[in-house]
Amino acid sequence: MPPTYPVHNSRVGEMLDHGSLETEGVDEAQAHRNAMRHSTAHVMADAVLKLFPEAKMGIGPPVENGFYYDFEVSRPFTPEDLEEIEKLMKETIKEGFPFQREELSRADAETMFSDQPYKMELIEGLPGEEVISIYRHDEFVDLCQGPHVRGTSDIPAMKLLSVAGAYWRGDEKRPMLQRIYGTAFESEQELAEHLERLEEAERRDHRTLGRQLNLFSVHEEIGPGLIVWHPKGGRVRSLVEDYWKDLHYRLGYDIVYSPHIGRAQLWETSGHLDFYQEGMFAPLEVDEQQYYLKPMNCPFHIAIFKNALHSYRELPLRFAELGTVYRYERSGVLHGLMRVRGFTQDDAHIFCTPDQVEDEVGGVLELTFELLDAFGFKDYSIALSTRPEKYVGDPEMWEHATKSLQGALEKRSLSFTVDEGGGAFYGPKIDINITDALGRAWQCTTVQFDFNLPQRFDLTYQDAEGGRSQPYMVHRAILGSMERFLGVLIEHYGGAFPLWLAPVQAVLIPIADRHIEYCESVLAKLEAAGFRAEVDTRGERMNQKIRTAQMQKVPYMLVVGDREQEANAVAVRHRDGEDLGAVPLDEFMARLGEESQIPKGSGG
RNA sequence: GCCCCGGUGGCGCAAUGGUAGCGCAGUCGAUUUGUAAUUGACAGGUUAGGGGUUCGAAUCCCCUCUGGGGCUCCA
Repeated sequence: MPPTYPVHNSRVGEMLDHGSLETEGVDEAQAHRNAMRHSTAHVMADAVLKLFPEAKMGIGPPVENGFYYDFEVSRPFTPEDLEEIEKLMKETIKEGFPFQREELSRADAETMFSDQPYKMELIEGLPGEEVISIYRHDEFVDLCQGPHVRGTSDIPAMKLLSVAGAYWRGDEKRPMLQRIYGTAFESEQELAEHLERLEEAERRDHRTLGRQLNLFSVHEEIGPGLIVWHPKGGRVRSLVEDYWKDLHYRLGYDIVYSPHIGRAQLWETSGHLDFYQEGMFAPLEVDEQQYYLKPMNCPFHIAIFKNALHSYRELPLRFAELGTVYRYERSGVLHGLMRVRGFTQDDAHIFCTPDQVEDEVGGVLELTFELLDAFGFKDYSIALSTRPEKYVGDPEMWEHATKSLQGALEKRSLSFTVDEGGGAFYGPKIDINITDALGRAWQCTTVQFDFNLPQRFDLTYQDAEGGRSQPYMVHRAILGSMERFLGVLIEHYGGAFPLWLAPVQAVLIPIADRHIEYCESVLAKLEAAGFRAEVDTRGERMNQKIRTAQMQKVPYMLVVGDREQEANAVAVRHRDGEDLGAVPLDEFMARLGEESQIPKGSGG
């Protein structure tokens, strides 16, 4: 049984002794924070039991941004309950009860928790030699390994946040408990900052911005998890896709296209019907043949590879496709653009010889960092996942592939973590999480070896020795899916796209109707030069037009009145509020041309 | 899929058993304005869909669809 409580270690005594924040090293500060949050969970359970004496306690660990505690109660908690619970908690904190650790025998523990079935289950699961400990404060007692802060008054700032259902031990076959989430910090200020971050995240929510900026929508009559892109969102997406295509051609990829459906036999050969059927839509029948919507693009790219016998001289072959796939996702997991049922992967499959593997992986990494730089993602974390217990393929190939992944990372001095045994059964992989402007991590990039499909489809190439060899196959997606990536981008930029991605780069604002004609002529020049602009011809005041453009987060507002018209100029206002005054049109266009270049980073 | 909370004009919200309303957006008109909301009028909803309770349902009950917070899942 994995430990469900913070691991009992030699730190316990130390943790109980230090109630201050004067800790050296981040880990210890984090350990203290966890102990403090876990202590807050105890205080919460205490309050819940006061209000709901019949409640059965689950577990209450600290989590990344706070803590939770699960309870079985006769009715779900309401927001009013949370207020009540929080009130009681604050009283307990004020009282400053000490947390006291006791160790006891298994029999005593079983007696103590006899009316707490979930606690009893935890006790049963503890290995025989394990020390069983409890922690008390005031009249409350909980089975617990600790550590805790010294007393309830060592919880400087806390707040309850939400209620949710959660299965006991995460098992959907077991009872659903009511989980209360809360958070706690070392000071009121840090708590306020955390709450402010939550609000900022809400303001940047891609679902809200998607509606406000008219980027995309979902519709009940179309179906859940299916996105329609509006002209503005479509523009952003096509700008991303155009850049993506140019880059891929530049780096030696070939762009291919494949259909959305394929016959059942294809998916039998690929193994999807055996291993992935629950993720696929039900088949369609055409002329008594079964067809499936594709959940992946690989079998199609393999078909292209197999269409001819390839010489080793032709390899590597890199087939890239913005391929739209459909996957059945359980209804409860769908989320805006981030988790959908139909999405377009920026997919590619590389077929190569064993000695090309490392260079190919390196090439993928270079491509990745060029893309991430362009979009302004500065922080990312890389994980290398190695062979799991259950796997297909030759262990030597695994070894070679894993080494090449590792080598490509090390050659670029990229730091990464290793997830031993975390690879897919068909091959090792590198995953890259990008960190957005709010410090949240999103998994987009994945580079995976596949030892399964080349075998299943019997892929071969003519090798230099005159024989037939099986190529290595690398599956990779850099942005992941266009849907998710655009969702990440929207939140990363807070809807204020940089100039090169802005669906509308400038709005022309005529002060009076007599300026419309001049605005139209400026618009024509901007468009002829490849810029994206609009004229606001509504019968509104200039201020209203500025406000509208501002709320649409258009980078430049070009105000035009008599003065500008005479001088062949535009009065430039940036969306950050900066007023650049009247600028000759030529000068403004030069500036626009410069600023709308795709950013290039240092190269990763 | 499971638990909980929602679904009312395009959007954001009000009306808690008794005539469905407000703001924004839209349309039409007046205004022609110098850096974040000029003004008047009009139009727009069989309250997600279906069934039930009731003299009467947006409101109460059941089912379905769908959104959200979680759990689980994420070849």
